[in-house]
Amino acid sequence: MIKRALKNINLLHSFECAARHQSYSKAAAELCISQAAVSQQMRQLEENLATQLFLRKSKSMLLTQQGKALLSGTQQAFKLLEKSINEITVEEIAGSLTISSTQAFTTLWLMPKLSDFSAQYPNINIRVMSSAQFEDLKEQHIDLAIRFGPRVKENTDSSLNCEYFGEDPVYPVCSEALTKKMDFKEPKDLLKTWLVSLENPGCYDWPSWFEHTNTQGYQEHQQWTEVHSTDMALNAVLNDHGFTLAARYLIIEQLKSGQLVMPINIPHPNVVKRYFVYDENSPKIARLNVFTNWLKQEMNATN
Amino acid sequence: MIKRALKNINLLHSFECAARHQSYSKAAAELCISQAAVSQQMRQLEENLATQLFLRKSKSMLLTQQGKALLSGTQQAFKLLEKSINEITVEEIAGSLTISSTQAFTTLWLMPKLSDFSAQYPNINIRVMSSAQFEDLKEQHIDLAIRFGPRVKENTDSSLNCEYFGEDPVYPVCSEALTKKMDFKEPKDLLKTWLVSLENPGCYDWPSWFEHTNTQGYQEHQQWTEVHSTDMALNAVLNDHGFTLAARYLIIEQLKSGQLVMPINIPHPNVVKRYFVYDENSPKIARLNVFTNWLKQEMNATN
DNA sequence: TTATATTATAAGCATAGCTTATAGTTGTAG
DNA sequence: CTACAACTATAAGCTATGCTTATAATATAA
Repeated sequence: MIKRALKNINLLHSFECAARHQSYSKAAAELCISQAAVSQQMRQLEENLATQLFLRKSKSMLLTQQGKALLSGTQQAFKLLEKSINEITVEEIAGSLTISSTQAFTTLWLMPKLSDFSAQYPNINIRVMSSAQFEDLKEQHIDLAIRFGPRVKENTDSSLNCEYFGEDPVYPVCSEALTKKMDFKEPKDLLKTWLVSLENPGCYDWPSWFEHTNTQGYQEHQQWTEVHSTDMALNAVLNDHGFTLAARYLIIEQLKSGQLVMPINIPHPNVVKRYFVYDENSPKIARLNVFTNWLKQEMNATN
Repeated sequence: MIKRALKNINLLHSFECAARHQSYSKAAAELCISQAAVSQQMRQLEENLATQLFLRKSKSMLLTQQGKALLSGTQQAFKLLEKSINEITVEEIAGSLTISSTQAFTTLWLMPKLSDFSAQYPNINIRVMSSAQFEDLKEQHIDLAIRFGPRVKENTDSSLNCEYFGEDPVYPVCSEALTKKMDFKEPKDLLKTWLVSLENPGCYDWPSWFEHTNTQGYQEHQQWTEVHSTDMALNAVLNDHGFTLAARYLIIEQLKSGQLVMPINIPHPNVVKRYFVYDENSPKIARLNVFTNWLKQEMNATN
């Protein structure tokens, strides 16, 4: 009995969950398995222990006295196990983190604010990598990827967490100096100057914006400048070179200082969704949480 | 990490064993699996935890600091689990037991001594069943079967314990009164009277005894009486009806009182081996142990 | 009565958990 | 030095466990 029960302790883990919820279907959801699996495991466990643990009562499961005793015991035991595993696997907060994101985000948002983070958390070293691709986190030893776009979740490996943390509109922006030379009152006025676009704009492309604003004639436009990343595009625009499309969070400071303006206040039809991609089972999870919480607060404060 | 480790706690169980022994092969022996399985489980666990637990050192396994910490934690946790399971599954000593054995044993040995047991353990109720077959313990709700013979072990289901607890010789016996009417000086003298045999004597049959004693002419013997069980055979013999073959432990009291004698002190070539057959995982294991220990002591005291 | 929300059961598939076989390593004895 | 013993590590393959989906059963509410 005892030997047989201790031969498959995983059943006890499922039991703790089902007993806590007093519901197989809730346990199934928590354990990410089917209700039928839970039902069969509990049947197996009751058989192994030759003891009834649940009283079936219509749509819920009351616990027998034995069930209650076993719940108490298993909870204590698993708490000990979890604590023990934590002690040997989870790193303390002090240490290093490797962050990967787009060149635009790292250059325009993260690097300017990193000193704030480092002042607040001097024991956490941040290493920043920029890339336009979705690299393999494990291969590149990346602890956290900050990614943008509409398909991040679908393109993220199922073993990783993909945590949405907000979204921003995208607008056409140009320098204030340029508005002093030319009038921009409606969308079609943008066709009077250069339009800076990305090599791979994805769904944040100029044609979508023009269609969204019912602007005719953009197909015949000749003054296109194509660049590799948004920070390069913004660099060109800051030097009076026409318009580019940019997410508002990236240019908050330049909008405040007046360097950049949004003459046409019509957002792109597609918003930029932001995600953290990380492994929740990483030993660095404690440190990761510190960083992501700080970033989320900074993002909220400046938006 | 933690989630993944807690998804398969059975690995931790194997770990506790391997870490305690600091040896995969010893753990394998204790767990009744192969060394290769242990090796692979430990590799899997180390991978799940992304932590080295063992330092391979020639023919043994030293524990890392993490390994030591995890050993400590797992031992505490499993002790809790075992205690918890014990509490809900193992019955206390007071209660009932169902014992099954041969009619001869129950009638001649057990029933006469049962009052002694009951006086000593008034809180244990014994229900006795006699049968010549090896019944299914589970189906018949038998807690303990006491079985005799040379092939008990082979005929016992592998899920049950088969515990040898001694053996006895078998002798030809008759009443003292009969020896006053007839002389029995050598084995062939037994052919002058009735020989009581069992319907199913197994290997404890008269022909084997006569062959063993190099006795001629038993094949022509005409005075055979066939009965169903040894207690019936002994009943006939106690009433001066010839000889029967009986295990010595069954007739100790009658030999002492002189009712029965063994004129020819040559044992049967096959001894009677005695076994307890029970489920070591039975909730009644504590009570079972009380009974079997008492029985063993009684058997030793009277032999 | 039907609809809903749960648990229970059956049948089938995939993979986890073993096995056997073998390779690799170390220590010891002759 | 070689041979051997005693371990652990790894690979390949098989079987049983652990799931899944589909459906049955049951209780409750409308």
